Formats: sequence, C-alpha cells, structure tokens
Amino acid sequence: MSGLHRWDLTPAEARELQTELAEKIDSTTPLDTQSVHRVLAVDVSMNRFATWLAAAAVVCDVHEKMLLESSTLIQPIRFPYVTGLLAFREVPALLKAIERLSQDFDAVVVDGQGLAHPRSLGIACHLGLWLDKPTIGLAKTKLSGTHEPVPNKTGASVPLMLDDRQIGVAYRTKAKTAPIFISVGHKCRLEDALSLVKRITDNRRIPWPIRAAHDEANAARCGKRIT
DNA sequence: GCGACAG
DNA sequence: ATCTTGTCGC
Repeated sequence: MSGLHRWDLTPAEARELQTELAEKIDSTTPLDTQSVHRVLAVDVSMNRFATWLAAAAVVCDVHEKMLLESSTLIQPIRFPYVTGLLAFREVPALLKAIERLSQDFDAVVVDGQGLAHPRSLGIACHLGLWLDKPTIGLAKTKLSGTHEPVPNKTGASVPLMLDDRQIGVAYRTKAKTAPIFISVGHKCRLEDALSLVKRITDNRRIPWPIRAAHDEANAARCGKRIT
C-alpha cells in the first residue's frame, strides 16, 4: 500500500480528488466469479458520540461459506460524516486493518456505493483503487439514480439509472424486504458484481460476508480500549 | 430557494 | 452509523 494520495483533505479538496480518481476506475474488465474463492469484506462500527471507530476486515471462503481470518482495529475519527465523502472517513482505518491480514483474497465487497455515486467514486471505487483488486459496492440504501419498482421476489433486480446511463442495480436478496444497491467498485463489470453478490447471498437481506465484517467491527467496538 | 442526502 | 420496545408477519 504505497499511497495514492493523502487523506487529510478539506471536503472541497476531497470532492475534487474524487473527480480526478474517477477516471481511473475500470468497469470493463471481466471477473470470473466462479474462480473467486476468497472474498474480503470490510465494515466500520462506531459510537454515538463518536471520537473513535472500529474497522474490520474479514476474509471469507465463498465455497465453504466460512470465515477464514479477521482483522480489527480501533482508530480515532479524523474526518466528519459528509454525504458523498464516506471514503475519507472510513478507508484509512480499513486499509490498516487489511494490512494486518495474512490471507490473500480474490475480490472485495464494501458496505457502500461504488460507481453509483455523485462523482462516480463511492467508497468501493476508492478502496478498490488503493487495493488494485476487483471490488464491489453494496449499499443498503440509494445515494444516486432512479429505478423502476423491484419485483417483490427473491433474486429480482432492476437497473439503477442516472441520465440514461446504468450506474448499478437494485437487487432484491429476499422477498418482502428492501432491495440492496449494487455497483461496480473497480476491476469488474456490473454483471459480474451482481453475479458475485448472488453467490454470497444466503437467506438474509445482507450477504453473509458483509454481516460477518459488521459483527467483527461491532465486537471490536464493544470489547476494546481506545488506543 | 427546495429537496436529497452511502455509513 | 447508533440509540431502543414493542410489534407485525412468516
């Protein structure tokens, strides 16, 4: 992890940087999801009166459906929550947690948007660029774009559009529950992103690797000291 | 000016 | 994101 750029920027500088980095995103290289055995999932957990956060990075075996390795980290919060600038708040801590992993991985799944972002550089794109790995954005709610109603049936999906351009898909992982929003982070096509998400989806709304990362981050937040 | 607004 | 009790539905 050499260092693409610095993270201590003002919101205005951060937005400008996002626009520049967006040109580097690869959303055309095919990803053979059948050959993806190990997936890295990341998430962050924090307190209400947050001055610090807990980041988690977990490596999961897609075929065995089991957690192979977990790395967590407590870190002071250095950037405010600003819509569209989530990466500047969470990625620095996530990178440190990822550095501590000994296992390698074939693809990354992030809790947040990829290209379905105001400047086409959601947190999944940003992390994907730093890791230089196939990365997918998976968000629980929409940030950009519009879409037709998603059929109320497990596995249904509809295009997420923005100005006549498809930026992602709204995907119903489970009937009678709100759909999730999938978009390309880096080094894969949208169809591959959806394909991989389907492979890590069980009977729940949120794919299990993301849940695992969420649980690990949460556990780290509750059982550790500020250091 | 008004509404929207990942985690 | 997180704080919370009960409550609705499979």
